[in-house]
Amino acid sequence: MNMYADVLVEIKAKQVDKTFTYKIPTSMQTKIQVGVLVVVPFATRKVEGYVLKIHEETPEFEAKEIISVKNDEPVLTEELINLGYFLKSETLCSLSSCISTMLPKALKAKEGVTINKKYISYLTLVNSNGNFNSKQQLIIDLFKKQQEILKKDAYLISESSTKTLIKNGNIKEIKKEAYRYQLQTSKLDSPKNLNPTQKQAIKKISSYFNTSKTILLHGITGSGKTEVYMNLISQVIAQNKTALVLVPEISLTPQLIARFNQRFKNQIAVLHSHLSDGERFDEWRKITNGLCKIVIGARSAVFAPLNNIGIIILDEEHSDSYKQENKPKYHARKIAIKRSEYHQCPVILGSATPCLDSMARALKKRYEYVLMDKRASGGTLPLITLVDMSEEAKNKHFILSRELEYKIIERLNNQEQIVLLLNRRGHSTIITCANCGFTYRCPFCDITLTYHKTNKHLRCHYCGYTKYLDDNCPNCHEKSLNYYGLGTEKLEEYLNEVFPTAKIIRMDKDSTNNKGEYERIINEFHEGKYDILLGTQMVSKGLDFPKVSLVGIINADNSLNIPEYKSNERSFALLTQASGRAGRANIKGEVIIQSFNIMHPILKCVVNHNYRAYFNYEMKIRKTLKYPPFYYLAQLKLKSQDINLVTKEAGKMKSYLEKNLSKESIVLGPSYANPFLVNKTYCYEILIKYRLDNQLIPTLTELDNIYTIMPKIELDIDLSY
DNA sequence: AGCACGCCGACT
DNA sequence: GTCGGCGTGCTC
Repeated sequence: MNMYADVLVEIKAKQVDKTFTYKIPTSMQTKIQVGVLVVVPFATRKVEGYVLKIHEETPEFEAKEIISVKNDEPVLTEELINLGYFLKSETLCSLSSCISTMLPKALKAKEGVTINKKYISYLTLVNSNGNFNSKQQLIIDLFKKQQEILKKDAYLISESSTKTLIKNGNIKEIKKEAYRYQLQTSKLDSPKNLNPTQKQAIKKISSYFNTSKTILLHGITGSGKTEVYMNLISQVIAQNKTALVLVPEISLTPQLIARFNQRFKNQIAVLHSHLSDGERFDEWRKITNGLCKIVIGARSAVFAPLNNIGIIILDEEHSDSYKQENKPKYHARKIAIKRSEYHQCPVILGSATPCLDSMARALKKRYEYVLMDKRASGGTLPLITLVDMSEEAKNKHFILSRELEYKIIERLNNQEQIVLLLNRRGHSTIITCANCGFTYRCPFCDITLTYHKTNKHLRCHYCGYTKYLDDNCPNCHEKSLNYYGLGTEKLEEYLNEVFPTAKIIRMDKDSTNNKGEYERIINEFHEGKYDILLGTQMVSKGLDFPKVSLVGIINADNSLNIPEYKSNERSFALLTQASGRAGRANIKGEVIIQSFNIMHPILKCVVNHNYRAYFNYEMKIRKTLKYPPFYYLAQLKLKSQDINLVTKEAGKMKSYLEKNLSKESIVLGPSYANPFLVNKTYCYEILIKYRLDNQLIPTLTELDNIYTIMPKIELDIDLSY
């Protein structure tokens, strides 16, 4: 009987995004399984591909034979293959790009790079009889204590003696697979005492073990969610199952990893973007080899090749970082829920500020809802005060209000720490000539350049264009440039002027570019080497600094004024999370929020720690304006360097959509994307609001096909927008 | 995506 | 007459 394999060739093009059937040579029949990498003839060339199916049906075409097997062990499981098809249906991207985002570079087809397994050499004793010199005897004696010794250790005694012993057959060299990534080892951590709220949460969640229930764990900042996760994980491990823990990239700090590793020693595999290709390959293999039962990682770890998953946890489930911004544009939450159905295990969505979507589903009983509204340490939530900056501006207080300035001095005197949030990096965001009105703009994008004083550069935050700043206006050559707009660098400068004795550290994308810098800042602030930590939203993410008693939010309007439907949701989460940094241990915390719009309902909800009021307010708006969770959204972006072409096509695309979609669906636009011009490329945006529309996927697929063939234009479809 | 096939312009 | 431009179409 002839055996055939359906192979997905690794060519990232729509035209070949299907499987091709190859004959399996009898010599390879034992080697070829579903999920292995193979080399196949494809037209005139040789390409690599994944075996997705094995069968006996004789194909209509004359099938060619598989040339060779690249990897004996399958790189894909049956589950991951199905997940690939699911990803394709969710994102409309090619199956090969969906499969390849799930795999570490080392196991992807093609790509050109070969990443090898690392081996460590050991020696074993074969024959202890013979005449040995003193050094040889020392080496032989090593085997009295252990069966195997490191070759490295024997070499420390004598390299030549070791080689002689090997040559004479007294000892033998063996190579063992090694794993590059090493977790810091530290003392073991025992479970903390749980408060009644935590115990109750655990009891409720564990009643859903072995079901594919999604549970929203709504726990206020400092309510001790991590301890709940760890308790649940140990129960799952005790059942001989595995656990998948996802956290936002920024929260995946060595402290967090160490905390898990202390509790679950030698059972943790870590997956995140800062691993080298070799390390990632090794972590992947630790998982497939069954060495690690717990995977902790960022977004892409949702594809970790765990078997027999007993629990999936998404911490900070509202975080934007779970959404992949390049193709395939998937959301880790959706993938996690899909995997939970396969494994029949619960998914825990944890957050202090659940996303609107998740909360709405919880209220509709689609998700189970568990609330933890007590701080684990028994402390109270911080006192939040709003300060009207339009009043302050009249008194020439443009950056710090009198109240915040006073409170900072107070904390500095008490030797307590302060966190300041300003969600804008750089020094000044607008540089204008007072003489002729000239403003620095990016030559490739439709935005003003931001001044970075540290290296006297002007930078475009969209395309990365950089230019040295001349003190003279490039237009009228007068020395009359004004610097408007407040960024973290200017704030840092200002703080150093006002509080000359305070030790101040800035944390934003620019100050943490070097590897380990983010870590260093957090550690040193934690140790008390600084009094004030200022920075962008980086400072708001789940960090626990017991000595912080004051949080200042410099300009709350920055995030509220973004013209995007999620800006209220993002602002509430950001402000609540940032506020949660204040007063975590036994110090009472205080928060000052500075705003030009203190009557904003969202700010009121933040001040009152009232998630429900925020939720109800925002749901009303979403309902009226037909936004999620009442409608689904699809975002289409049409891009081209040719403005005439893209303008014409955007109009055509709109009428095509209106003609083909259900009459219930709403097509908005085309409008200028924000910004319209990035990197010399013009971009229009069309938004589709829909509920049930059978025509949506076929119509979008058709459009996608049209624009993949059309030159000089690109269509970008985002179904998880 | 690549690569071959194919059908028209300017060159040793 | 040949070299080579890149439009079209196929790959088990």
